Amino acid sequence: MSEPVVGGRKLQKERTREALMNTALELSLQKGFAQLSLRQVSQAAGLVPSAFYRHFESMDELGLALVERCFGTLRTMIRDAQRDPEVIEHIIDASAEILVEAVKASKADFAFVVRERLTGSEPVREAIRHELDLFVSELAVVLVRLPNIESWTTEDVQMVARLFVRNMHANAELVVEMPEDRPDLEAKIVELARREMRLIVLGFANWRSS
Amino acid sequence: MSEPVVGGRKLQKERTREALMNTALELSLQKGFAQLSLRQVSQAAGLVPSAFYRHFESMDELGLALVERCFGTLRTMIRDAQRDPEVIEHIIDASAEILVEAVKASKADFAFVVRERLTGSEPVREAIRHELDLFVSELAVVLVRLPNIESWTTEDVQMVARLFVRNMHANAELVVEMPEDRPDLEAKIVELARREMRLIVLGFANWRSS
DNA sequence: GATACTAGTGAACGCGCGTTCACTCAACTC
DNA sequence: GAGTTGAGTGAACGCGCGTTCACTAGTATC
Repeated sequence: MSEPVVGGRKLQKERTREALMNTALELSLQKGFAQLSLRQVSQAAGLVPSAFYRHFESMDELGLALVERCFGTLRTMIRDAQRDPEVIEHIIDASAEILVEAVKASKADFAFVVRERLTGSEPVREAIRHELDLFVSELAVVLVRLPNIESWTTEDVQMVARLFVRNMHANAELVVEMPEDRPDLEAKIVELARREMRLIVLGFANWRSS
Repeated sequence: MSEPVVGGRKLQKERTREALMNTALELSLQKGFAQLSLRQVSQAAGLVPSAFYRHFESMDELGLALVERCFGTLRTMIRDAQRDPEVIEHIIDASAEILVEAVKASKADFAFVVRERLTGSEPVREAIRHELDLFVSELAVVLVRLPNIESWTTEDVQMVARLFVRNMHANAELVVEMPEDRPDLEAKIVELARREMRLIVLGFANWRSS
């Protein structure tokens, strides 16, 4: 275009790149990332198709950039939560509420991870699986510091961590698929998540004596 | 074609219809059902694209037929298992092994359900979600007849049923994604599934006293 | 054995796709 | 302020897509 540019060329390029990513994320909410075409994303971001190549080599590369960004968001939230001693104290009740809050706040990010884990192109799927594994390991590190767990085997702790992540994942899915206009469902999901977590922890507490 | 037909026109038509469904199921293992084209499926089934319309109005309709067939398989297996008293007796250990066996035997069917639940076209997704809900309700009916559970509220039983289905679903996913040439992983998955189920049941047993 | 039926054929269509390339012109460098 | 750089343009390409339609030939009906 012959329009003047607002803040320097580097900044503008970064803005366009982010516009492409945000547009793809938004569109993927409706139809799944693998169904998006390069042309659709470019046009919705206000670009001509060939301009796409100034920012990504392919849709796959854009997908990987999205995975990275989404898990960055997730990891930041978890690390912030870990710093709050009250959260560790009441880990069950807290995690249910945090989860629902977090998912609501970054709905598109969570939806992307939830949906594309099994679906996206092979590289996208693999990247997500890898990030989720990292996530389980991180949670295991937190859990192992809790009283009564220090003595467990690494394998057992990993198993419980996996169970927790799986449940968080499933509940995140519920929130993601929750209709916009039904905030009453939210309370139910929180309650459900809370009870399920408690259920796991109860089994968990009786694990050694079984 | 000018080739003679083997067993009557009706039978032959049914065979072709099933060939289309099987081909689509198989191809969807590699790239996801939503990524399949009518032409690909037709060609792989040995048909010209326009012949597809003699059997289905669209790929969506084929997808719905597949959902129905897959859950039919699933439901039959569950009903058979329920008739075996030994299975009810040792429901935890049995269900872990049954699950892995069943998934291995009907890998494509399970893979389809697991993958397309979040991904397929909107009608396919909705159909799968509906069938899974039915499945949870059916399991709740089985559970409520177990000793010590009869007195629970319907809501609680449904919750536990949902937790079970969620775990079966997640473990089915592990088996589906298991590489063909690593049968050693299978034993690990069975063991993991067994322990997780036991974990849930333990929490479950302590539920009332919490 | 003539007649109706229908699963499957093959050519044609218009369309959106990914990719390429020569081009423009504002932002940057010196 | 002349020269370079590079984000974005727009036309063109070949391709696979879903869908249509007139057709062929084996099967079923009477």
